Amino acid sequence: MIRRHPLAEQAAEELLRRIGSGEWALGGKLPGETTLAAELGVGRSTIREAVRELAGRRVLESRQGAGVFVIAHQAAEDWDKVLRRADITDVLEGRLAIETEAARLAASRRTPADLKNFRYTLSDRKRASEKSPDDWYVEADLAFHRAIVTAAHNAVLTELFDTFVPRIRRAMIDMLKLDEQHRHRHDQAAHEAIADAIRARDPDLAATRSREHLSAVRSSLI
Amino acid sequence: MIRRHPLAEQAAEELLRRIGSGEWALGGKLPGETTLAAELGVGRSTIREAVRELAGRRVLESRQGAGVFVIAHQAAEDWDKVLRRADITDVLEGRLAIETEAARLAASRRTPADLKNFRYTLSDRKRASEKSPDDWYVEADLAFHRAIVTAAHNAVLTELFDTFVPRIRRAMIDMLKLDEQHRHRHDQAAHEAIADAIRARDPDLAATRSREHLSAVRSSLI
DNA sequence: CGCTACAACTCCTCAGACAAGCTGACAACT
DNA sequence: AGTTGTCAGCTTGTCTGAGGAGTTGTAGCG
Repeated sequence: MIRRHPLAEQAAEELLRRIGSGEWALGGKLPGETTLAAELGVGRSTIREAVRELAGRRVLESRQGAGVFVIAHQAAEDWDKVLRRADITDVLEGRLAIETEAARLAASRRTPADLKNFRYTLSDRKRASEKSPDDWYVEADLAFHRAIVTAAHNAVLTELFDTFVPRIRRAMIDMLKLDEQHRHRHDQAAHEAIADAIRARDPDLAATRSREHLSAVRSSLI
Repeated sequence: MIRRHPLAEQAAEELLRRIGSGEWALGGKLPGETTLAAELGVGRSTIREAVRELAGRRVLESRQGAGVFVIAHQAAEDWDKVLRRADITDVLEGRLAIETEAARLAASRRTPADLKNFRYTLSDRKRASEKSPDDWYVEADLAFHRAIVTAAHNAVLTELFDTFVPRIRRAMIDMLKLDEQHRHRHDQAAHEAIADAIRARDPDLAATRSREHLSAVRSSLI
């Protein structure tokens, strides 16, 4: 399926390319809209939309009466796109890194509220694994894993996990379609073992069990 | 300094607010440009610019002839901003998670080219630790750590590391200003030990040494 | 039932007009 | 000399009307 880009998008790409190539310095001013329009051979409103798009991506900033200025030399990495394009094994290894460390930290920092959260999400997950559609099961599974990460009380790790979730969710659903749910029952035990280690305040054990569980998930995909 | 927002930006904020409130479902279609323009009391081109800005932020997507659709319920997190605001200890724990796993994977996957890279960056780092300004030393240190992550041959981990680098760089420079470089010499040994473990294809040892080194860095900051 | 043609809708692009804001130059004043 | 006021000429901001191009649902036909 071909996908033709509107002129405004093409103009935005072209501007981004020139910005990246250093044609205009950081903080520098672009030519006026009318000039750019003539230069790229499009109308002024098209240029305006291109600039507005790059403003949305925090690359340009326009100030009325003054001009359009460069505030970043390249667009911030769009993690959603990066993760969509990356191999699922790469994504899972990233997840493994995050979650294993989170499990380790959680073992030191977990609060009573965190433990209660484990109980809830674990029992949800058990119910969902027995008699629910795939979607629910996946959500319940992710909810438990998120509970672990939350218990690490580290905003960066939580944010990282949330960034990974959409990609992981899709991969899990795809996987369940191919592969009948022959491993849910066994999984439940592995999940409870991780929670137990965190409850027992054993960082190394929590990390090891988390690593083993996620390695198994990863292996089942290859 | 006061800053008045243009109508188009205000319109984008309003749309984002409504999208976040669930007024339109994920994948749902927004009303037409003319309808929205009348509804918000602005011109059509203003709505177009607002939509274009949200398209730049990957919240909306417009398809000619079909309409404007919601592709995310909220703007993707701007990682640069997240990391700037996060506690440096949280950032370092994230880095530890990434780099420790990377060291483990590197021990299995490192190529001769990776080893050569270690040699170069390590000797650079040694020179810089002896008689260079702080900036150079920080760059050399980061270059070696990046070499480790690269040797894991995982695009996601590499991208994650690169996302963290600017924040880490600033923290290191700040740290060196306060604290005279009394630990460079000792550090060099720790770095070479990590490289040795990867060279010896010992995943657990590489991970452990990486963890211990980064834990020490983290502790020195508290 | 399946296919085609079409009408109604959508976004896309352009041009022109005017409003609003910034900047630098220069005159007027203290 | 230094400060203040004014203004012309630039910039972006907004609106409108026109026509082009793509999509979608549907009425009509075989």
